[in-house]
Amino acid sequence: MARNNVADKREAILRAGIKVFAEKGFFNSKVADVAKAAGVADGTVYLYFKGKDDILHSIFDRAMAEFIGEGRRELERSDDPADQLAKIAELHLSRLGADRELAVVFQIELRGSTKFMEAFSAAAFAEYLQIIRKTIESGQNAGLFRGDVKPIVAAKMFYGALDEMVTNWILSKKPYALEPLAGEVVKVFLGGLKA
Amino acid sequence: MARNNVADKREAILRAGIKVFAEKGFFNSKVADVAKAAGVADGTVYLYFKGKDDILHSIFDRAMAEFIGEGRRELERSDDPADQLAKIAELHLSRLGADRELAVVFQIELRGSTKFMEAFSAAAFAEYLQIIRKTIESGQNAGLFRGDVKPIVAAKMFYGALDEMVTNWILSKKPYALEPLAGEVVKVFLGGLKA
Amino acid sequence: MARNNVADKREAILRAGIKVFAEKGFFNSKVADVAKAAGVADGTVYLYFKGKDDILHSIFDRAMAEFIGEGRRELERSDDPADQLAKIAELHLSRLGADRELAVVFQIELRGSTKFMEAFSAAAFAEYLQIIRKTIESGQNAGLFRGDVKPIVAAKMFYGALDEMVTNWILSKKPYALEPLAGEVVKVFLGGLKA
Amino acid sequence: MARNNVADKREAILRAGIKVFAEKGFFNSKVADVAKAAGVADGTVYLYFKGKDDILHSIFDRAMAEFIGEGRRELERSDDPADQLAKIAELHLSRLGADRELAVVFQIELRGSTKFMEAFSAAAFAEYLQIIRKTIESGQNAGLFRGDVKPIVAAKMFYGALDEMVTNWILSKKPYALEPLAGEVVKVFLGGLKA
DNA sequence: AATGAATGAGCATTCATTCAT
DNA sequence: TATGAATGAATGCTCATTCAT
Repeated sequence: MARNNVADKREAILRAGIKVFAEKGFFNSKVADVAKAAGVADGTVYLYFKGKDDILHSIFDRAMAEFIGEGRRELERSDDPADQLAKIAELHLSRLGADRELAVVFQIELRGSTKFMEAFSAAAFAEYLQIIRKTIESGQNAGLFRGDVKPIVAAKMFYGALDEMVTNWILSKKPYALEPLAGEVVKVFLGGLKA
Repeated sequence: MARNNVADKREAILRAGIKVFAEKGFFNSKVADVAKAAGVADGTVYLYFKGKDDILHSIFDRAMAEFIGEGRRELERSDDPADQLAKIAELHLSRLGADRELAVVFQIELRGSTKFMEAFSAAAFAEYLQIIRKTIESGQNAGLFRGDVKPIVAAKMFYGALDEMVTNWILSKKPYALEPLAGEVVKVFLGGLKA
Repeated sequence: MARNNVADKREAILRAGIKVFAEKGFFNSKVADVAKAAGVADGTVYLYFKGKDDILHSIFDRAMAEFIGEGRRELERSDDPADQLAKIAELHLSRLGADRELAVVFQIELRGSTKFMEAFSAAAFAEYLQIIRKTIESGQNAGLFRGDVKPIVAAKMFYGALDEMVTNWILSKKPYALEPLAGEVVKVFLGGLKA
Repeated sequence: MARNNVADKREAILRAGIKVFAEKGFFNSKVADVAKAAGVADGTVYLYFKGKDDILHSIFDRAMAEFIGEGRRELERSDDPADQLAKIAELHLSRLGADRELAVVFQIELRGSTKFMEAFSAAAFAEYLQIIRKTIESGQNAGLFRGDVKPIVAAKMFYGALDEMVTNWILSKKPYALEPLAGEVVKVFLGGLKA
């Protein structure tokens, strides 16, 4: 019960952080804004987080862990690298497409700081890229994917393409579904644009 | 002469802005830092720019204008859409690859703010994306590119792929040449990953 | 029994206060520090004291009451003012010399606030000074002490001399016994420095 | 001119610091209070001092330097140790007696922090005590003062006696002249209280 | 009586911007 | 034009105190 309350309050602050950071940007958000949005006093934030930075940090950590966990599970369901890439694309776009605010924080706010980028890219982000690379490599080894392409470059391309879909979706004024783009991306990525 | 001095000083502040923002991040940079790096007094910055934001703004505007101008010129040299995409990729990577600090500001700092992203994407950035899209469309019209792909999606993929190359290059601890990746990107984008 | 527990807890908090205030200074000490050192919850402190100030207040009150009580008892054992001054000096230095932490709070922390000084000097401290003054007066009346000296000035001198012994002892990096200085002080105070 | 303005502003902040710290105590004073009392903006304080601590520090440094300088000069005017002690006493009391606010800061605020006490006592304060000790020693060597008293103890007594005069004067509700007490102090210190 | 989670007022410090010179 | 001293609004964080349990 008490345990639950603690988790609830932490969760509330985290959600409030996502919301506020998405709306106003990390640097323009005040801790007081987050506290108010979470329905707690300013000081309470510091009972659950070390400071403003730690909130952003925690948003990233939690989401990325879920993300990667689900990604791995998804991959195990299939042996076909092409299928696996399709799964990754779907998951990537459906996940971020389902939570616009989280997507904003991921696409915009997390990159606003070399500090964060360096700290994070080295860890969780690199892991995500590795998953894509391994999938491509196994496709090459199986003779399904061409061998004259560096897997790491292809992986970055794939990730970059998905990433750009999300960023554009966020910045777009017209609402549209993000997930369906997964198919398009995979189609071009695997088949090429040439006729 | 006086004219020249004015241009020189503005240029100096702009270069100093790129340098300082790249090093410490936009939000962590002080106007005083930029002024010192430019060799002028704090107040002088305000004779050439409206404020801190305007410096970042101007960095973007100037670079983007050059970028787009050169892109257009490059495209006119060829009639082949595939060649044209290759030219764009080379230009994109060689330009940013030639000025790491500018690249950092573009990839990292400009995105740290929804405000900037929204303001800029709507203008110059959209134009850049349009150029890519038009190229792809003309390829489709000429029957060189497959027609079952939405040109705007393909354009975003292409841009996203290039963008990711740059971001990774910036964050990488090992130095390597960025431009050569243009060929790889185009190869996969046009030919597809499938064997 | 319950009575005893209450006294014990109050005592524990008081001792913890002395310890913590001596170590970190009153203004730099947190109520939470005192609570932790006393082995009670933060809120418990407020069941025994009105607030942080009241802890310091109570430290002073209790120690001063003991101090004065013992002083009076000591004085009654002798009729000779010179002996009596010697007793006061010994008591003063042995008492504070026996409890370095208490001494630190008395010499340093209690003085860090005009508010406290004013509030306290008017009460218990003045009483202590009175005792010394009365002793000196009775010496003058008995013809043992010279009459051309204002007793209150002499009393302040005596107190100031003892006080300085304690302050120096606290700040000294080398440990030494404080009490033995009582004899020196009395010797000079009564006999004068002149040869 | 500019030079003068700078010195004036620093001086104004220093005086304001003495005033405010004396009135409300160091820990209860806000930098904003000092700034307002000095007639400058809050931020201006930081153009002249590193922070709140540095103001207190500087008050002490400046006053102590003057104090010691004047003390040395005074001592050179006489060869008689008894005269010299009288001079020190007069200077001590007249100096602090002439500036009640400065005296409050010296007697009360500077002692409110073990940190300050330790840092300062080791330096300037020790020097002051040395001057007194040397004077006493020379008196002993000249056979004017008794030799069976440790000079350092006598010096502390003398300083402590003067110090107590100042503290009592500050805390007293009735105004009276401080300097005249110098004679009394010296009389007792040299001649002893005994009849 | 005891707890300790929650509160929110309070404050030192920073820094973008202005303006008298 | 250029300066840089001065400004003062803005804010992350602390911690004494409260109160529901």
